[in-house]
Amino acid sequence: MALKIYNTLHSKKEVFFPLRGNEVRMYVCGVTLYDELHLGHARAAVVFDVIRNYLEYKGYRVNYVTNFTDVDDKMIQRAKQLGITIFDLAEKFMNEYFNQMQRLGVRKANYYPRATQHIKEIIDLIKLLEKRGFAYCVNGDVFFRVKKFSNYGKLSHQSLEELFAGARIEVSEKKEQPFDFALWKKAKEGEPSWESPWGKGRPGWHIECSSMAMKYLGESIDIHGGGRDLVFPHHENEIAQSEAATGKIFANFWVHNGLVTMDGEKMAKSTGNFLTLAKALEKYSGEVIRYFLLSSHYRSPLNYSENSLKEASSSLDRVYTLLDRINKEISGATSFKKKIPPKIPPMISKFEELSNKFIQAMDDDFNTPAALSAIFEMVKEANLILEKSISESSRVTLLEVSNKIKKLGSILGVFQGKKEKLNQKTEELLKILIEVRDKLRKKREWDLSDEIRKKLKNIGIQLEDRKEETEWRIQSSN
RNA sequence: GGCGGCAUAGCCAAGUGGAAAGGCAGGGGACUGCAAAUCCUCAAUUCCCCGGUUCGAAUCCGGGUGCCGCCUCCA
Repeated sequence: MALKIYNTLHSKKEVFFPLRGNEVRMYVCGVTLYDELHLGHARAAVVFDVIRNYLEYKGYRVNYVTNFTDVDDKMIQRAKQLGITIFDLAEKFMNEYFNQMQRLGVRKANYYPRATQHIKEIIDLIKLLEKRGFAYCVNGDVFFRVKKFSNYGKLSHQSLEELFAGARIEVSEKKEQPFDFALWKKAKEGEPSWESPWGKGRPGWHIECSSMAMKYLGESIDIHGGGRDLVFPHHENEIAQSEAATGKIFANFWVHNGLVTMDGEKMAKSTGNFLTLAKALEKYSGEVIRYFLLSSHYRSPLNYSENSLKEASSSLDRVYTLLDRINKEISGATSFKKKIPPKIPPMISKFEELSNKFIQAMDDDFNTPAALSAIFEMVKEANLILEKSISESSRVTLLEVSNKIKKLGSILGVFQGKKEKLNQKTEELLKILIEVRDKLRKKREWDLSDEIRKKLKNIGIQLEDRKEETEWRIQSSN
């Protein structure tokens, strides 16, 4: 089955194949380290984490690079506010980034290049552009000559004329054309700066990505990603710079995730309309947030609401409840204490079908909502089996299903392991409590046994009185 | 103003020509001492509206309406 990916460059889904053998080289624009992350950043990180996982599942070796912007106007301004250097500022938010990403279950990229650590490469690239006539220096600033790059606008599907029509761009008398953009910015008094052929200064925003992507992944890469809001001007400018410099296609596939909204409006620092990831993580587990982020297609806008996270939590619970039940069933924690017979062939055709449905959905431009629905259909089928009397072969099937759900879930980064476990003593204690409660129930002392159940529920332990015995499970902490 | 996208049940969300997935919430039923979990069942007789193409359209075409994004830093 062929994987299709929507390519912003051509506004359609295209069959994916890597440029070079089995290796996929993927660069995703990361964050500027000047402030806290919000759910929008989390979405981009999770989406591309899933894309990477799925590419690996398909058998590709993925070289994944995502950058940190650690010098720009905002960095400088913020550092000044706080009375620290931009390097301290970067350090602080980088630590937060890794911390929170880990909680979201986002795997580490192969490289996290930073602009300030690639000044030499950036200068070299600008020099090359200058040599080829695509860059001009005005008084210590260096700009890219957009007019000379005939393909300008191919990503955002707008011509320069169309862009001019709505131009709100600041007119600078230094620039030859309003859409020319800075490759190198002359240092102002007291700003961090580096020596360059054009005098002291720092890189413009777009150039770092071109330069670092090419350094770590080569002049032509397979996938370049980021949020939709980066299409113009950031990615458009990256294409212009890179392709002007090398004469080669910079990236084969341009992949953009939709934005997270709140009350229907884009989540953004600048407007104050945002929920920080830290805040969200105080209330919900990383997995719940991750599930929420994958509950709609990655290119659609995703509206955050308190309720949407609660729904994500409940949905996740449904899967975990099943996984727990199967686990207990298999391990003999229930009244059925038989061993798994190794040789009985499992009846898994229905589950194979659903597994294929999952893969087909993912093949179709990473359709995670459709993929998740296949998981839920598995959950239902498995529950059906559990409702009937358990046979040896059905026990094998259940084990298969459980493994399948975890395996497929690992692509999405959900349904893995879980969550709190009780320590051994606590678990023994709980069992004693359940035993005693059982005696009460046999004596029909409902008030007291209900009180025990209620109080346990209050601390997050749900008792379920089944026919044979009482089971317990830890409720998700949301 | 220019470019692009979206509009599917109370909510979230798949489906892009042939009987409208899935989740959450809710109603009814089974199970239970009662719950919980689970199962069964109900829930869109206009898939934003109006035309058109077709044997057949949520799905294609044309025209509206509404919302969103980009055109400025932004995941």
